[in-house]
Amino acid sequence: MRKKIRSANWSVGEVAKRSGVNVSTLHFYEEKGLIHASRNSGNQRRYFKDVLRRIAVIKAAQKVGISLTEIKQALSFLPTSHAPNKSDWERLSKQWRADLEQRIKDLTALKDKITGCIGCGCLSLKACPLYNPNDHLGQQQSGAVLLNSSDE
Amino acid sequence: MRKKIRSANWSVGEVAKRSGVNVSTLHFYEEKGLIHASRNSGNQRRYFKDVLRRIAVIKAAQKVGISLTEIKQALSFLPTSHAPNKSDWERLSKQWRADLEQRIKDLTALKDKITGCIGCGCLSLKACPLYNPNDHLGQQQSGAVLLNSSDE
DNA sequence: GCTTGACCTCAAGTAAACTTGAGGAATTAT
DNA sequence: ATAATTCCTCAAGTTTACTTGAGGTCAAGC
Repeated sequence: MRKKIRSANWSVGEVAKRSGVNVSTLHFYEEKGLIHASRNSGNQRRYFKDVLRRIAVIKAAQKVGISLTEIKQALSFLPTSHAPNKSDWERLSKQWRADLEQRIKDLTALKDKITGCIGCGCLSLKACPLYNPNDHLGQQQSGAVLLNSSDE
Repeated sequence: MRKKIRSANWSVGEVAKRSGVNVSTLHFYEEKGLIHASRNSGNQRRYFKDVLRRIAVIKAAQKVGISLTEIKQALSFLPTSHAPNKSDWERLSKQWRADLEQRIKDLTALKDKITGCIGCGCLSLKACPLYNPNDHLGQQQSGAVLLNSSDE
């Protein structure tokens, strides 16, 4: 049983074309440790095809507001030495699902609050759901109590 | 029927404390046209209490990845001359709901895809849902065809 | 009435996520 | 073999969303 040799023959330009991101972005992602490439004899990058999947994950995650740092963290569960297999993806998946579910909850809450504001007319500050500081959305990075309107 | 005079007597520091954002951020938001303040005789900012709601909306929206530019656009539906009333909120709400729903769909799709990758084991590139370029997630700002893996 | 703290403006700095450009080497096309 | 591409590195510029700081004013307490 001979081992299948991974073909690593895509240039940056090729990957850029296939993935839709700029060459400069590929350089940047590599510098940041998000993707990897080997080099040919002339020091030019050569990519394995799995780089496309990594880029897809990066772009999909970014679109929903996940930072490159977080994405890198998640991608670190995937090996660089071999193409990701089932359990690799399972690890990544597990890590992200909870986070994604939370983000979905946040968004849904915001939508519901905004929808709710139609009903309340936002004429009463105290009744406005956007004013409720006791939910997840109200707790920003600052950890501050948003919208204390007790002396209205 | 005498008109109720709006009290505008909160200082930046007061608003900062109540909203949990820095004074510098309030200045910044004002400069960007996201919030407004009147001035007292000594040129110091004085806020109406509705500024807290605007800040709440800003922060909630940011949390889910909406840019200040988009937020400003949405907030522009609210008047600055009077406290937002039912129909003001209704306009804002309508504008945002569709967008929020789309974002929720995107997130859910990403979650499902990632979850799906467990099932497919991502051993087959063509079967991997992350590779499907024909969905919303696959179409990035670039509009490029992500992940053309036809020559795998 | 004077000091202390809050406020003012304006300029510059910061971090994230890239892009642009200069100067030069490798690859591909003819 | 040579020209046209593509690629390389490294430095600097860009945008978004703020923060920090300098130099000076305003207001509140004693």
